[in-house]
Amino acid sequence: MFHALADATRRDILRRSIGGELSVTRLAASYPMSFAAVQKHVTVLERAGLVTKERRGREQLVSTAPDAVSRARRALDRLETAWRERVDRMSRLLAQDTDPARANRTRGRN
Amino acid sequence: MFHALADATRRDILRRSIGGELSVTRLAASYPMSFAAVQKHVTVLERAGLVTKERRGREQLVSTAPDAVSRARRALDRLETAWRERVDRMSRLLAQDTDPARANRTRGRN
DNA sequence: TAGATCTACAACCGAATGGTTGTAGATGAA
DNA sequence: TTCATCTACAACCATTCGGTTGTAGATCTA
Repeated sequence: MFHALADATRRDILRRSIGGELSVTRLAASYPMSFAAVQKHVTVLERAGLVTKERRGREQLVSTAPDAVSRARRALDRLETAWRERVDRMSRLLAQDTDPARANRTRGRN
Repeated sequence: MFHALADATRRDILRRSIGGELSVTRLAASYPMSFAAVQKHVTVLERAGLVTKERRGREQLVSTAPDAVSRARRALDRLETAWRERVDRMSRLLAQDTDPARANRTRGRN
């Protein structure tokens, strides 16, 4: 899923498919590559759950799935929160530690 | 940068390097792969700005850079927000528009 | 100094990626 | 029906990825 987000073209497809009004062909027209290439990108996004396709006649409309996007965002959220907590805990430890020798040994980075 | 996040081992390295206390060798001991492989992962994370290395004697301590993580999170944030705004705008349009034929004609946007 | 440890990096390999072209099936329109 | 359009997918190619082993430089320790 992060892999699906790792390509600039795919991220752009995600942005442009927010409304869910564009067919694969119409999307493909926006990029300097073949229809088949864009089709592959859409498939990758679809398998990552970032996008859904809906048939309308002979065309297939692409729309981004917000749930998956927010799931990825929350994953990074957790990572950031964990980091913040860890730093807070270390700062607290350093604050209540007044021995310079030990403080020096533990100083590491901030 | 999303590419750096796209590998499970690298995401785990990010988590375990939050404290900035682990050397590359110590990190490598946690994974079922060679030291060189882990070293490569750390390099990828470093070039993506997700991690920094700091020499201490002969070892190199790895610590995650929170700024980059939060930047990635905010990127997804923007995507999600854009989606929500788009949906809101569409709902409002549909709500104030009661003529089904016109609604159909206006849907296409382009 | 000698030896152990930590790191850096090159060379290689198989598999996956991102792109291409070509072919074929559905669907809509004349 | 016939033709154009949209989609799906296979086959292929060059490059990148994730892993390996091997070699060599730095730094600590006995």
